[in-house]
Amino acid sequence: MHEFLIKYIKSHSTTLLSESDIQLINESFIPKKLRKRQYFQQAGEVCKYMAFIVKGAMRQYSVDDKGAEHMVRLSIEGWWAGDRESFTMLTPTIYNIDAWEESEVLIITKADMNQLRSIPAMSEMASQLDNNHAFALQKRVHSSISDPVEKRYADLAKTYPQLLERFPQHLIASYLGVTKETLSRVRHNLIKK
Amino acid sequence: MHEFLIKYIKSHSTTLLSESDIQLINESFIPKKLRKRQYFQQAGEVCKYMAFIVKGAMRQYSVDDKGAEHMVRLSIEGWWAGDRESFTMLTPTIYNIDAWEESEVLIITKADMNQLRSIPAMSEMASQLDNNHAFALQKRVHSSISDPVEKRYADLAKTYPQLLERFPQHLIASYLGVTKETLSRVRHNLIKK
DNA sequence: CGCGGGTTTGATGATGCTCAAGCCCGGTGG
DNA sequence: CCACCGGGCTTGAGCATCATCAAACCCGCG
Repeated sequence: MHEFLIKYIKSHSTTLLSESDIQLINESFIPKKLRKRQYFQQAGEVCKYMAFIVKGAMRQYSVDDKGAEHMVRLSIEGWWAGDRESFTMLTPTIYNIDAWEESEVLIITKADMNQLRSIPAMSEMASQLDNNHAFALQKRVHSSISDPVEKRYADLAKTYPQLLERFPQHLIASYLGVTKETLSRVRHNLIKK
Repeated sequence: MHEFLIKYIKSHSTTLLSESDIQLINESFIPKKLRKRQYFQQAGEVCKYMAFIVKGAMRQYSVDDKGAEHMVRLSIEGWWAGDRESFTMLTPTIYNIDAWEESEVLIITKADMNQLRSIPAMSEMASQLDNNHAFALQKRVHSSISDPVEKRYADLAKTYPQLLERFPQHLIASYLGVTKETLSRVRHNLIKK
């Protein structure tokens, strides 16, 4: 269970992990299984854990007053789940996070996360992740104001083809900010070329 | 010139600054004046400096193949300018950054920035900024996929009223991802209520 | 006075949304 | 084995929203 995480940390850092480091990491990350559709966090709660996804697929989304869901994030194994803002600021989150597929995750509290900062590889990984996260968000903002849906979908298909395989199209549509009907037609047009 | 920055750092950290800290900071941040419309960075270059804006207003934007500009960021005094991705990864940026008003900034290289990490208040401030930046981007992504233009504009007006006073509406429109005509009509509608 | 940048207004067309219906397919139960 | 069902995807018609293009307006400034 934890081996995947350890491998992940190694691949995202340049320094080595000692046996005691690995020990500490194993103790800090607690395994948890989630059934299909099981909530990991619900809107209104404070996000107490970050989850490293070992297996499965999860989604983070808000629900508006008309009951419509808006996907802000779709993640699969090797990615993280949890609302960063709520987690670090201890404020209630506005997002639901649930398992789209049956999933296995490793969860960690903020306190334990802070503990782990003493491990160089961990803090290195964390800052690298923060960076990548920020870069990805920046790109998404940029494409949302400058690219038409067609291009946004094509980019997504190129950058994260795994997501298209794991999530149904109406979730991808929501992630892109359009309705499922529009995405269906966009795809139809793309195929013709 | 540097006093504003020092005050800023203090207000974004909990630890104190020694005289030598302040000394080091003053040496690392180099003052620079920018005329109206002067480039701070151009697309294609590597972003060599981060700029803390002491006075003035700057914008970060891309230019598409039709020559249209897309504002990804608008900043005024007390904020930062510079493409994070290019700055940290040393890759060429796709954004132009220029001064909308005549501006005074304090610029710092990546190497000097790393030096300053040894100062607790600085690293604390940096991580706080990274967080706030990520939170703001997350919100912008969320609103771009879930809110109509009307609400996005109203939120902007409420959260950052300074921006509306400092930048003309066609830049605000671009920032929101709509044309100036649409924003003009949106405003017209909002006033009627 | 004339000019330039910014904003507004109007007409027209493209794009995306809503609502409604139908299709496809895998799963369930008779 | 077949009928039925539900979730997901597609298709179509009508409507709302937004972009585009063009013109006019407003105002500060040389």
